[in-house]
Amino acid sequence: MPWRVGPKDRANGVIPDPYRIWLSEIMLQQTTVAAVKDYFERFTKRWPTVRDLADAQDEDVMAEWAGLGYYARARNLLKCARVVANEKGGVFPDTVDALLELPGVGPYTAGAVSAIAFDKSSVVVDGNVERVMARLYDVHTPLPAAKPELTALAESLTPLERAGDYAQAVMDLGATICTPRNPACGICPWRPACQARLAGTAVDLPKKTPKKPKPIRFGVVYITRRVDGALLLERRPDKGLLGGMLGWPGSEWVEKEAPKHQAPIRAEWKTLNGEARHTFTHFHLRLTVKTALVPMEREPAVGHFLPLEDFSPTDIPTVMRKAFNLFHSD
DNA sequence: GATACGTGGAT
DNA sequence: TATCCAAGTAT
Repeated sequence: MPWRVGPKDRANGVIPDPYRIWLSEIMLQQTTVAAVKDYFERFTKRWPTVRDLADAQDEDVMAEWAGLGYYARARNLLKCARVVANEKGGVFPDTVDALLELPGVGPYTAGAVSAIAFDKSSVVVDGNVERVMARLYDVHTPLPAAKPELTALAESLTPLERAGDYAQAVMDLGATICTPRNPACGICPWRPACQARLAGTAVDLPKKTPKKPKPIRFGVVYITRRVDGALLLERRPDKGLLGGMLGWPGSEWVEKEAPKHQAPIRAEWKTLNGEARHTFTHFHLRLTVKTALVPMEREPAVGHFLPLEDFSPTDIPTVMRKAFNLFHSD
């Protein structure tokens, strides 16, 4: 992992950069290492320091984050970078309490940054740690109710020295050996101490409260091509789904057929065959895509035309990219 | 405590 | 195809 400073690096005098640790931890929230890698490389190459990031344009950061999901993270990332740059002299705080004050930094990230970047003896509890603790101590309380109990257990094991290395080791254990399904108990270094292994309950832990089924929502988006190639895009409001991101104007997304709405611009609309399907955290979406070609002088009611050379499908959320693909392959 | 909030890969 | 799941946070 490009952000990791291992024991060997540390022995060679490498000191972790809190900016890089913080950035990686924000990206890793509910997101796999594989998905984060390229984004981390692009962000650190384009904005090498927290001051560089603080000086960035909002739309550039949102475009760079596009595709990674949970876009509130990107908005809070910028807020946080600006607080650190403008109010903290460009220096990240090193205590959990101070880190918790920063936008987008919760209990996990605060613990991770203080332990990994500053070698503080902080508790670090992510999904991996919860699973490892639940098994190690055979905790049957379902999540998320079990969180305080599991945090207390994690705290009891957190060492005074090298807590960052320890935290990463436990997370690595959870990611590679003590996995949700088919845990590799046979090669687990903690097998001798594992109470769930003893009880034969490891694979069933941690217990989780059942989740609700996802409803299906429907909507319409409009992809408008101007004769010079420009595309009609709209910046979504900061609050809510895909907040702050560019997208195609369209209807609201609701259960049962798309609601009444107005097209973003007067045109002869053609409905594309098929639909763009996408699943969000709490609902499935089926998007109908309508397209039209409009003359230069036609003014949109919503959104603005983006010149062809300024548009990249990688700058918009995946669901919008799916709609664009339907349009582009038409 | 419950809900909103993305995405892609694994099974 | 459908569900589960990943280094969570904000409200």
